[in-house]
Amino acid sequence: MVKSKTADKEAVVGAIDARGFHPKLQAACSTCSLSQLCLPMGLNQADLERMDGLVTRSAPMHEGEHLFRVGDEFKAIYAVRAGTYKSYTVDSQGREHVLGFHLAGELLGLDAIYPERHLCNAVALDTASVCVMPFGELRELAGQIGGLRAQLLRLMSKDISDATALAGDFTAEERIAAFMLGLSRRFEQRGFSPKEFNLTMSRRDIANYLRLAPETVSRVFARFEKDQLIAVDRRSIRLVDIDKLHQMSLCMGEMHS
Amino acid sequence: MVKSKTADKEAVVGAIDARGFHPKLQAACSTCSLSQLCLPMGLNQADLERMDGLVTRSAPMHEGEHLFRVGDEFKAIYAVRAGTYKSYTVDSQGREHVLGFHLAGELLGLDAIYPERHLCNAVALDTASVCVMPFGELRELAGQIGGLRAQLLRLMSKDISDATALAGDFTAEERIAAFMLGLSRRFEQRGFSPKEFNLTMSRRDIANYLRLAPETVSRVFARFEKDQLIAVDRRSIRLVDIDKLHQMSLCMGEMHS
DNA sequence: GCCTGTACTTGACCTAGGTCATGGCCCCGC
DNA sequence: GCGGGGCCATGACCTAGGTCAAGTACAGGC
Repeated sequence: MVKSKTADKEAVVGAIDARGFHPKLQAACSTCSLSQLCLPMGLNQADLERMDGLVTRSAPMHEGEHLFRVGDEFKAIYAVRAGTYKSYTVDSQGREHVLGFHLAGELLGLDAIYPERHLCNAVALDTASVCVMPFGELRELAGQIGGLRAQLLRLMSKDISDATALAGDFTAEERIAAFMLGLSRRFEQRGFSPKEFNLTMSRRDIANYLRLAPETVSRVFARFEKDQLIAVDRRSIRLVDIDKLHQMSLCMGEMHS
Repeated sequence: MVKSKTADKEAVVGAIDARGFHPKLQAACSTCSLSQLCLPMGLNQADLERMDGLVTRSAPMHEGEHLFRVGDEFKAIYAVRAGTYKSYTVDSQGREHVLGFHLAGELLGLDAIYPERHLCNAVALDTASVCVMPFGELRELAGQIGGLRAQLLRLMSKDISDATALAGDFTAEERIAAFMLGLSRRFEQRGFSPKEFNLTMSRRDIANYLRLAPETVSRVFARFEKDQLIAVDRRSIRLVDIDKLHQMSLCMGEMHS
């Protein structure tokens, strides 16, 4: 069910060139404000500049445009530069399963290393762009730069624990509270307000991610608002009682801490 | 709820020494039958011997004994050598959440790299043992041996996709069918029959892992048996109609392919 | 051998959350 | 300004699977 309406403006990786952008448009890690969250975390100036030589910038992508799709050959890891991406799969019944939302500084495509093919789709939820890091070169550089190797392993490790955190058996309220707090923390790390932010994803995507029906998300939002835990206005959210939200979310993992 | 009965024979890592085994008992990757599944996959003889220098063997552990616990300092990655381990967390309500079952050749502790502390517990489900790979040294060696670095990334990548596969919204039957097939494939890779095997975990652990009630697992087992899909006798399982199981499991990821 | 505890099964019932249906709202194109 | 299509909210109802309770059956201790 739930065919994503994603306007499907043609894929993908090659599109970087196809859209007429200079393929070697450098993405300077050495001056990037996200470098303390992202893969180059902790590198010195010299190593940052070696990263610069590796990384190129994608053209800005529009809402609904895909970064990669299931089955695409795995060539590169992507770091979100701006905007939000959603990763998802579609099972043989046609049901969509949202795997995650990816904000600036987070990596996409790590699950494709093993099979050397993408196992999920990644689509922009708003105007978004990525830094492209060809995997072969990245792996080589990781051999030479200990700090890069360490950070790559750290970020993959984090993905493993984030993914398992969601797996547990939690109620709708626990899931939604944890989801809000997870977003809040991630916005804060990126220099935005942890108490007031806009959801870039639809209720349907949230529901699907949390394994709930969209109606349930609506209802829990309404209940949380009635109970003075949050204030909701369409996609804008204000967290009113963070402590109580924490109590509800009950350490169901940190969710993208 | 569900306090694990785990007889709690004292932890853990240090116990390798404490139990009076030679701490430097080498675990020769170079002669290990699992090396084609495990971290040293694809290494040449010389590199295998460098791995040998890194890896030590744990003493055999008994059912209920813990390999590590939440909060333990992260020192090493473990490769299961024999037996089965279960990883799990306990939330603040005291509910246990089973994160996975780990067979010979699989790695444990990868999620601890990022926070440098173990985020979950790992307990032996039967008589089991591991190879201990101190992480600092392993990371260094991964800097020197490209093939090791590649395989470490591959295995972590696989963990990421396995973890997300379980996350989807599936019915009890889909989950259980996929679980059986996943086990079947893993046993086969290890040289055992893919059609007939013994479950090393209890119904309660299976249920918890699949986010079901133990009663539901019993009932679905009974239904599958009635429908000639499997034959169950206590913990021994025979897969009778693998095709139909595949249809039911509907590509909910490969589960530890 | 018997006793006890734990694991498992099975049935009866219940509930969280899913499904279905309706209606409002907002945004966008014209 | 008007009309149409997403998205979202909300009510009425339903069901998959959870919970509770009562066995059964095997394993381990003595």
